[in-house]
Amino acid sequence: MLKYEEVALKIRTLLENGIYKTGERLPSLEQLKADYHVSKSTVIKALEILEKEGYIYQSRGSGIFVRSPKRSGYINLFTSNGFTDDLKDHRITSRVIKVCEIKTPNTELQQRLHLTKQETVYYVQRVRYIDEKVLCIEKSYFRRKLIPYMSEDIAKGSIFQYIEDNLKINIGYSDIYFQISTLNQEEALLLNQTDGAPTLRYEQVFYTQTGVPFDYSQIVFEQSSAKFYIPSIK
Amino acid sequence: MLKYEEVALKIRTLLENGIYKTGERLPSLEQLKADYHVSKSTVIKALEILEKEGYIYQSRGSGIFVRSPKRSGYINLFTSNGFTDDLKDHRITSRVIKVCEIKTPNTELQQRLHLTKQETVYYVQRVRYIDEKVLCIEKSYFRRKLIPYMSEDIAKGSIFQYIEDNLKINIGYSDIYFQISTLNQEEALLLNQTDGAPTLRYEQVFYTQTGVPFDYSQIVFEQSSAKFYIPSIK
DNA sequence: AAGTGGTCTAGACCACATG
DNA sequence: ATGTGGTCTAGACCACTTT
Repeated sequence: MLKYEEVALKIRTLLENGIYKTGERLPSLEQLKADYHVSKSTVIKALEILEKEGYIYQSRGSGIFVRSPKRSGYINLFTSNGFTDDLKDHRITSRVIKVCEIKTPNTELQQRLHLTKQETVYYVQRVRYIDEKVLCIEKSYFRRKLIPYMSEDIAKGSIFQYIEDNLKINIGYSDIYFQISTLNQEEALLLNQTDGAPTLRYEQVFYTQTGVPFDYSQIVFEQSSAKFYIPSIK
Repeated sequence: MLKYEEVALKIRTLLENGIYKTGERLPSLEQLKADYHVSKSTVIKALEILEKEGYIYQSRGSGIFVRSPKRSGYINLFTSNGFTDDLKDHRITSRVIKVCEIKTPNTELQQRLHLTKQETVYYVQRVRYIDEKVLCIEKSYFRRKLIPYMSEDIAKGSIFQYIEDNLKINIGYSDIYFQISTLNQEEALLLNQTDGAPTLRYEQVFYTQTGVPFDYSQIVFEQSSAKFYIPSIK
């Protein structure tokens, strides 16, 4: 564990246990530096984390203040890298609807995954559950060039686990896009909702550490799962 | 302008003008340090900004890579402080529906604004337009203790401009919550949409620099305006 | 083994808020 | 005037990826 993570953890614990209360001022940088026996920039890095998490607010000239705790049930978009990441305390399961190869990807797919002509992809469709409750429908496309094998068995578990462990592909970054929309009849059926219900349409492209796209996924969420929080500054 | 902002600006310009192309590698930290005559940590701070904006991705051991440009029309949630901030290139106008004082705020309001008993608030309801097109309905509540005067004239323009300039209140931070929902009949009418259309319900509490809440706002957005982008890592 | 980004330090100096 | 957080530096050392 890194030093600044350790300092952040210690201060976070004080905040969560109410030692520092909402609206109160934290000790000054100089003080924290002495308290934890670290340099100024290490304290600053630790406080940056807590600021992103929405715990504190730093104000030049006046001090470091404790913010109100976030309402529970909302996903902090600034700390969870995306959507599914914030759900690790829950049991995520999947029902596989379809696994197949697509020989002639359409132009959208070619664009999103930077496909060369003649390149093919794997298609996986799943319904995902959180603690036995329906969460979302996921349609994923994988480049065969990077993911040469895919099966229903793999799709039942964590596809990313498989990719990292067996194919030694290091996941680097991803682009996320989302917008408001309504469910069509087919989607509504799978999510136990009514045709035309409001939803969040979510797209994500995953890249390797050296910038090669290998997965494009489209997700539609069950309405009540889509609740977000952003701790904003200025 | 700060040094790291200047370096970020220069590199951003190179990225936007296609001098560095998608997928390519940027010069190494050591090189950039020499190029711009700054220290290592200044380069790192500059690159952090560009990473948050989604321009680049830094990979320990292998280098700094150029990411695909984000699709236009989507709001980057990591750089815009909230929603309306990303819209400064557009003309925002308002139609004031109501301005009044609320003598007996309900419990939700008391909670959100940390009101003492007997404290009153101003209520302002507006429909907001972007380039003459309807954008959202906004219901705002201001603590009279901090905002002692409010009028239709002020509400026609930028309320925050008025607060900063005339009342010398420094805005510190804010909490944002949002979720998927549907429009009710009254809202649909104001937004030229149909009853039950999908929407984004958005709440924001603004605090001063020393942590005092002074504004709670509820916003419902017109469907097509709610498109987001998140440049994610790992 | 060499090259890359990331951590951590001590210390100088700056910008802002408050008494 | 004082105390606060923020910027910037030079340099040592570490962790990971590639050759």
